[in-house]
This record gives sequence, C-alpha cells and structure tokens, in this order.
Amino acid sequence: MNQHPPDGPIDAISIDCLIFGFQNGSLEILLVQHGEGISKGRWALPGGWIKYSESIDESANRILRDLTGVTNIFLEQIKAFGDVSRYPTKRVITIVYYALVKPENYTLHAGFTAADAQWFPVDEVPTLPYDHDQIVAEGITFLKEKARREPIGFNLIPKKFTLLQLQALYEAILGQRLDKPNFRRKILKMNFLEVCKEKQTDVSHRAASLYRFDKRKYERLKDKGFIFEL
Amino acid sequence: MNQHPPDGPIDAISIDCLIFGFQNGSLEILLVQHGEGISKGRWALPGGWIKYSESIDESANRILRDLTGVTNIFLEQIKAFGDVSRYPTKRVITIVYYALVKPENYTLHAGFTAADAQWFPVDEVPTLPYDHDQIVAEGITFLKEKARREPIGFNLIPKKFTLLQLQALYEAILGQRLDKPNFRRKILKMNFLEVCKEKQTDVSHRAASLYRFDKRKYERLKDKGFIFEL
DNA sequence: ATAACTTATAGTACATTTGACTACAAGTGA
DNA sequence: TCACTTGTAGTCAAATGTACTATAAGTTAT
Repeated sequence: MNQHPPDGPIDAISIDCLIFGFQNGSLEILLVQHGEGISKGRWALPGGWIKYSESIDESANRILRDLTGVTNIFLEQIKAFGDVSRYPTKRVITIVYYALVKPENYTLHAGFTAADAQWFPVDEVPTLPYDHDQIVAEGITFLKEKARREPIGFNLIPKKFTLLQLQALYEAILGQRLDKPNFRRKILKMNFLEVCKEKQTDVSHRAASLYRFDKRKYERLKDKGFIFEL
Repeated sequence: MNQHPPDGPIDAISIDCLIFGFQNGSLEILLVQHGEGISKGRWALPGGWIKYSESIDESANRILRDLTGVTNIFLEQIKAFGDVSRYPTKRVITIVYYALVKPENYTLHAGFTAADAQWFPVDEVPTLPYDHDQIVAEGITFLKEKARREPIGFNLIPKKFTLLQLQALYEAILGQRLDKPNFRRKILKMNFLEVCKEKQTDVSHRAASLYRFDKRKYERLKDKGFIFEL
C-alpha cells in the first residue's frame, strides 16, 4: 500500500455507475458522453478509477458526486464484470454500482472527461461501448428483483407522493400494469406509509392524499420479521 | 494488456471462494489452512490471484478446481469486497464467488500455499483473518436469499433424493424447521420434480420414494413466468 | 347549477395459498 | 402380532390474491 501515491489510480480496476431515475412515467438511466479517448463522442456509463486511499464504496460515492453533485443517496454494489477483452486497451475489471435518484433534484453538469451528461429512458438507451450493454441489461434485471423485495422505490420519487404515483413507478420498474385498488390495499397494509395532512394540488380532478415513506416504521417492522414484497 | 505476461497475476485483485457443502444435516464451508505467509497456520477462505489471460469467472473456476479437483459445478459471483485495509500488506480488492458442492463426491487435497483443507459447519467456523469473517457472514445471508428464490439447493444433495432429505437441506440453509406435509405439497406442486421408480434402500422403516430435479421442466416453467419460492 | 368527466377510495366475492393439524399406510424388528 | 418409525394423504380455518363494482370528491363545460 506504500509504493503508490494514495490518490493515484489502481488502473486494473474501475467503477461504473448505473444511475436510475424516474421521469415522465418511465425509468431512465444517466449516461455521459466521452470527451476524449478511444470512445470519444460515444455515450457510456459514468465511471472512473478507484484510488488507493479509498474503499470501493467511497470510490463509487466520489465518482457519482463528481458527476452529478449528489451526495447521501442510495448507492449499492451490484457485482464485478471481468471478461478478458471487455476493455480494449488493457485488462480492466470493473465493479458496478447502482444508484436511485430523483432527476428533478439535480442539474446535470458534465465533468472530467465527459463532454455531456443526459438521461435516457431504459428502452431508448443507445448501443454502448465495452460491455456496457451487458451491464445495463443485468443492472435492470437486478433492479427489478431488488425493487420487488426491498422498498427502494421511494428513492426515485418525491418525499411526498400519491399512491398512484407510487403505482406508476412500480409499473415502470416491473414493466407490468397493476390493479389500482389492490395495489393501494397491499401497500397500505404494510403499515410503513404515513398519510400527510396535505393533498395533491394543481390537478384538475379530485386531489389524492399525499403519503410519506416512514423509514423508521419500516425498520421496526423488518426487525420483527416483516418482509416487503411487492 | 500487452505489457504483462498473460499468466501473471493482477496483484491488486484476488478471488475468494465460499464453497458450501451439506453434510451430517448441516451446512458446511470449505476452508484452507495457510502454509506460508503472514497468516501461516490460520484457516481462511480458499482464494488466489486473477491472471491476465482469464476472465474472473474462469479464474474462480480454476482456483476452485485446483483446490478441490472439482469441475463443472454451480459457481456464481457474489460481489467484490474492497475496504482499504482489508488486506494487510497491500491494497487488494477481492471478488467473492460461491459454489455449492456435494462433499461426498470429492476428496479434499490441499494444494499450492495451503497446508490443509477441511469442512467446517457454518456455526463452527473459527475466526478468520482479513475480512473473511464479514465475507462468510454476507455469503450466508446471500445463500439464504438465493436458496429461497432459486432451486439451487439441488446442487447440494445427490441426484436422487427423498423429500425428507430435501426438507432437511432447506431447514439447514434457512435455519428453521418446516412442516413435513406442507413442504411436500408445496414442492411437488411446483411440478419440476420427477418420481424415480426406485425407492430408498437400507432404511429400517418404510422406504420413501426417490425424486429427481428435472432441470428442463424447471426451465420451461420459468420461461412461462413461474417463480420458485421456497 | 348541473351534467359529464376524471381520479380517489371503499368494498365485495371468489379462488388460491398457507399453516397447523389429524389420520392412515407401509414398512422394520422384537 | 405388536410397537415403532417414517411416508403420504387429507382436513379445515385463516390469510391472501385477483378481478371486479360502486361510490365519493373534485374539475370543467354547458
């Protein structure tokens, strides 16, 4: 650990981030356009090198922060990708993280080697270089599974939301329609949603109640053996 | 990729293997005793370095094969572990794989830098060096989740098995008792088990039917949307 | 003001699944 | 033949899932 500068890169290992957002009723992914190097001009997953002085989790957080200005968000490792020829110029193994953010909270600003940064709906993602297509595909599968069994969806919508918004989110993630009354009943029965006093505004129909995800309640239930399952 | 000998090690990244077996009614893990180096004499997870010429999956398979003589088994990546100080002498990130094997099929032979290799019941695993305790703990959690939602348990028992054997396996993995008639009903209803004509032999009671896991049937069901769940 | 429309929210009825059981069958060995 | 062990089938109430219908509470057009 001493023969390297602590903030130097370990150039055999990189981090790539799958950043999911929910906008206009569909699930989106954040891509950056390379401003230099062999993939100049192409869209790819935001990524970077791990430094000697930081853990891989810290590294992922730093890279994401530098690319989006976002801190303190839901960020978790998926797995490592390490085919021999996945990266053209040398042997690089990459560790993939995914994050869930609310796009409206952030203004994108391309930094470092990125010429641009932009959201793409998951079904309109262009062909990506390296093995990023494979990473995106596996990441979406991973997210679907995860979202079904852990209440992570709340990271994608505003703090206060209507049940229909929540339902629309899950329909987008899972790729299937859900029955409205049944969805309401199921999710309310879980007992970790709290009704706000406020109601929806600026809608041209009956205003729906706003709800809030009560993380404490959820944690307490989980400790007692409750398992979220959509 | 050219400035390195293809079979040289990438010494910033290693592979560690969590090899699960089912024996004497309990879930066990394979450990090796280090024969040299700073951890000489201590038990730890079998692991090794990734070579420039092999993918990480191939690497895991090779390491496992060299340590156990086993090929062609269920082997899958869990995730990477990369805390800064997880390894004492230098910065090493490790990618962890897990495998499910039938211990009775293999004779352990310690190789390479290992002085010995031995099975330990999961609740009798000694304190391990590095972050291997954490890896084992996370790995067991991972296995529990996985076993509940994918029919991987069949890799731990003989091709032909009784329903009670299968139940005992799941009780060991999940760490809870299951009701016999209900377990039978549930698993048979899934329709991917096939009754063999044979029955159990050498038992001093009514012989149970032997069953076989029909992978083809399972795959067909899965394609139709069926989801295995314990 | 009222009708038409949209979404919210409540409720119903039926099928399926789960969980805790009981009962009986089929072997073994004393 | 009886006691004992394990295998296998079945029962029943409770909980859950699924496909609906119905009504409430607003908005907008007439």
